[in-house]
Amino acid sequence: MDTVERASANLPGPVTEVAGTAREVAGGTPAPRRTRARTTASMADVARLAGVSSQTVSRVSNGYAGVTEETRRQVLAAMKELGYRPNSAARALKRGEFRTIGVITFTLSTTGNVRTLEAIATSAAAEGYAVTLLPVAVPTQDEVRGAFSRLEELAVDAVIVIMEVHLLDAATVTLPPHVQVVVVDSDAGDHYTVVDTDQAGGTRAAVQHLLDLGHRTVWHLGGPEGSFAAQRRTDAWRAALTEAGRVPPPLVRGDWSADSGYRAGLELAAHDECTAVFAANDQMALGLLRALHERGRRVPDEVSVIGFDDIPEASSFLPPLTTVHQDFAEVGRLCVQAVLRKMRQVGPQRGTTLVPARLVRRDSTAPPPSSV
Amino acid sequence: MDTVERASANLPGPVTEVAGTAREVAGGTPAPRRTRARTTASMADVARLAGVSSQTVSRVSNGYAGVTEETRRQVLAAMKELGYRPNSAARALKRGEFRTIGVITFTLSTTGNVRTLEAIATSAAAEGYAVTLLPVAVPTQDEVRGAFSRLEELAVDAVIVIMEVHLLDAATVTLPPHVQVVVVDSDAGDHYTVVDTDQAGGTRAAVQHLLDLGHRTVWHLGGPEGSFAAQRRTDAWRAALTEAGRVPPPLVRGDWSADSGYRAGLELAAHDECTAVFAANDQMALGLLRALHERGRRVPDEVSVIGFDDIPEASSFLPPLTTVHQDFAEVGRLCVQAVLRKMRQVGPQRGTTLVPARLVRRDSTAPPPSSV
DNA sequence: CCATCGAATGTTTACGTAAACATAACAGCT
DNA sequence: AGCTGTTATGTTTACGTAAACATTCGATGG
Repeated sequence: MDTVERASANLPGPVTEVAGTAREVAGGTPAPRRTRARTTASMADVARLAGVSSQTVSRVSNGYAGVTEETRRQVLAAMKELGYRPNSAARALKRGEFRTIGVITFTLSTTGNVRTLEAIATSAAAEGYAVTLLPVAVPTQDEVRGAFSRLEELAVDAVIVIMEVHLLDAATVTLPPHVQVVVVDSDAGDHYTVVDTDQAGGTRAAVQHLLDLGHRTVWHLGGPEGSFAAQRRTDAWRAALTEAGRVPPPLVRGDWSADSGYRAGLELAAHDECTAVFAANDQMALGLLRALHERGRRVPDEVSVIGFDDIPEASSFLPPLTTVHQDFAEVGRLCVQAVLRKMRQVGPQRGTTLVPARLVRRDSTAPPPSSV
Repeated sequence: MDTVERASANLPGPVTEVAGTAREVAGGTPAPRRTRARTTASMADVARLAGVSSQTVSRVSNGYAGVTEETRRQVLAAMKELGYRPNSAARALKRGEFRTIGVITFTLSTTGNVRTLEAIATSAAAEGYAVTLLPVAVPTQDEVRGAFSRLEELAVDAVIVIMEVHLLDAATVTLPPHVQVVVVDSDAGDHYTVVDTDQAGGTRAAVQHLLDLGHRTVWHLGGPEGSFAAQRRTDAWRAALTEAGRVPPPLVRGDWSADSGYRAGLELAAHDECTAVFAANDQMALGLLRALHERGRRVPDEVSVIGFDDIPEASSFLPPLTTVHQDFAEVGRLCVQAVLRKMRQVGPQRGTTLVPARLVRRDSTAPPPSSV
């Protein structure tokens, strides 16, 4: 009955666009804009059709017990007939949670971030959570703060930050109190909940591999100065060498890009005594390979090169790149686990989870020429 | 100060697990779960503090006119004091829109999808929209349908699909009526709103470039059989050759991966008459380069190779790869524009927007050996 | 046979916001 | 002075859901 009334009231709907405009010109009467409201059926509509109360519909919708099989069937039938879909805004308002996780990250141009994001999205979906993406164009504190303030108004229960913590620190302050945060940055300390690859371990494995092959020492093509992730790998490289009683050569820096690796490679190629290079990521290793090739220094015969990340293309480099494999999928999965744990307040609320990295041997490393 | 409190409150964290369990066993008193409700201030709270009505707070919050500067200041002060943040669930419920765009995509393992996604997220943010990510693990119709049915309950006003339409067709049916869809797939036809790179144009440019250099014909390393995107490039390659009066050599296929490019490359290297190869993407071109290198066929002196996409690493390949540049950022931007246009019902509602691709000449193409 | 219980279902209410409508105050005009 | 229009603000209401509380009814046990 009521439904019919509403339906008939709606019939002029589609026409309204045209008629509305004409009317505006003619009379100036403000035409009713929102035809939206009636596009979806509500619980009340379902309840009416099924001849039950809307609360019963709610119970069926949420799979609660205490509904006769008979009633449930009727409700489900009514839902289907009306094409009922629960309104998530109303749900969120009532329940006080959005079932959504926000992910803040810099450019998606690094494999690692992308893979982690993908794993987060997949794991979250499996847990019934959606993922909202918050890109930060430029990694400045201002930009980060901007992302967070956008986030504040956003429908999000928790945040996973794929970013270096020092950029975060100034920004966090304004976060709503009940929004949980997990950070992907193994240097974050125990102030945050952290999940990350064991970068130091991976670095040590890389350095050790080269030393085992007989190289006297290992050069390092590090990441940009501001990056703590780069700093961490650099520190671990230096420590591994020192522990082995070797002297760390001067540090060469890139900015993660293949181009910067190329430029650094030209520089490294000039050092005859350089027989082994550990690049802080695979892209820079790629540029490095090109520079060495151009300078006529053969890999791995004259110079060994090892990367970090194990991007899918690494196995197709010239030569196929020996590198440290990061299990980004696992990192993403654990991020979601950690953040859900925090939301549900079960299990450890803080602490760092490190995912082991493993060495993948391919053809870019070999014993140094002198030992042949 | 606050930090210290939080830190100390959290210190027993690791222990809590045990303590919590013990308590349950001991008392059995159902501890009050939802402490959530009071964590955020509402408009009413702000209104009370500022001594105005909540409607006035709403007006300030939404930047409406008709509020004295004096009143506005007071309200803003109250907001700040209480740390007020608009509740987006309530907003969405009231306004009937979520200000969120869903993005459905397969694996984020291809550069194109990722770059497009990133541009979408950035453009959406600029328009005040959030982006929710819906990963589809396996590109089967069932999986896609699953993603869409998850979507139905999701807080989303519109959907951008980065996927081949034929997988979509069976699934779309159930979408809520007011959710707009834009597809990134230039073969979608005018049934959908479409934005994509001009793949045919890019392919033609690549083929023409090689012909201009003097190659008699151009071989093609195509994408996998099921992919329409691959099919499109293959068709355009064949058409371009035919138009120029050349005979298309047999088609060689890969699966987009560098490894498959390598395998195909071994095959191609066996053909002495093959002097120019157009690879359907840069990853396969990378593998191809490796295979040719291994087989002793020099690039570009003996064989020219051209790719598609212009991934950032392409300029660091050995040799730096000539390729067709896709402007994914522009595609993403236009997707958002298109979807907003549909939501606002202004401008064209259907139709295909093609973003031009352009040839980037690097060092992997040269005239064929015979012409030297 | 009636009190009691529990299962199934209904009714009321509140979540936070913003549109629609109502009111108050005041300026400009005849 | 009285009317009209405008501006600033307040009051009411509804968005769709689900928790909390209320009711009904048949079954069970003393």
